[in-house]
Amino acid sequence: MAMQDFSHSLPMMLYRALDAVMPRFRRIFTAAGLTEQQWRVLRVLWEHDEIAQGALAGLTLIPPPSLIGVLDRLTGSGLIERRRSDSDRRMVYVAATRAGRRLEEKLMPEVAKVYADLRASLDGQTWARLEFGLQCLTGDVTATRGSKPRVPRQRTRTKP
Amino acid sequence: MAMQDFSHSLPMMLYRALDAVMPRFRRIFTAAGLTEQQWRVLRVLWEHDEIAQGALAGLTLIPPPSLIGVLDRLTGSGLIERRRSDSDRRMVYVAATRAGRRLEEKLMPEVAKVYADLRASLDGQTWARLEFGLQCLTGDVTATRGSKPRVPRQRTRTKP
DNA sequence: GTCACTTAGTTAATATATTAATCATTAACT
DNA sequence: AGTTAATGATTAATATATTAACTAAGTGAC
Repeated sequence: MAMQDFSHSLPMMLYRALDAVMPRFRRIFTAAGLTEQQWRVLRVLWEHDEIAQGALAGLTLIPPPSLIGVLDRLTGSGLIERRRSDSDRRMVYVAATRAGRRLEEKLMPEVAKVYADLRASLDGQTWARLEFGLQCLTGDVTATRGSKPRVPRQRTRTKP
Repeated sequence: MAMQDFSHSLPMMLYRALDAVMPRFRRIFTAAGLTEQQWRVLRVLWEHDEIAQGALAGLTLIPPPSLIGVLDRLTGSGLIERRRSDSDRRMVYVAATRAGRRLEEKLMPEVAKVYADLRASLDGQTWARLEFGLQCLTGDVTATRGSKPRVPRQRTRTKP
């Protein structure tokens, strides 16, 4: 069984998908003086008030050694703060400063718009099936938490 | 319209999918003393005999400035050769050496096996729909080059 | 309490990504 | 022909990724 063309392998397709999708977002936060990793950190902090550094690494997908530098620079920019726990002196908690939070109102509307455009560039079914496939890869088929089945079903009318 | 959870945004799902998929492959070529980028270069050279450096950057998704160093190190390892064109002194062509080609027989079987396992971890329909969604994102819906329609259709019997 | 063991964070070394600038070569225009 | 513009590769500077080692702080058994 011959291996297929390299460019059509799943990993390369995933990389190309990111290359196709990210530039539109990147333009937004580079205009705000942020790198992609700095953006990810802030994006998580906006949702969490305060979070352990390890958990932050997990949610941002930034490896801990890299996160050190990212947080150093964000601290230098005055966008975040680090606080060492008193109950467990090993833990470091991270939170956004007021300046860091202000960025949310400034940037999220633009990001939301780009995201909506992106979502609109695929029909709903294709989008749902794509998400489902990705969840399968990550073992993240976390059981239908809502009421609707997570497996996208085919509408009778298939016309695209 | 509230923006959804960051961790469930499409970019992060793509990143997590790569994090889920790549380690299995990485183990193979790190065991052979190759980095992922070096692996990509070789993988393309095995399919191309000789290729312009710019085209190589495109196929490997390695940005040209990074590619310089990657090729330097691969040249140092004796796995590839660079040749500057005579007709156009700007162009540099890259090719695998015999040592570089020997790695193909050594590594591709293992990679093919891992890839087959990966593919088997999803049912055929989910896989096809995933690929289709990714192609839509990259604008790579290059028209059914074979005979079968590229849009995965639903089988009547939906029972997964 | 002390020692082995674990955990959370950090440092170090090398490789790569990103952006802008530079260089050599070729193509294009007048 | 001669300047200009465009192309392909390279360099430079900063930011991240990767892997391994290392520190400090907590945990548990004894």
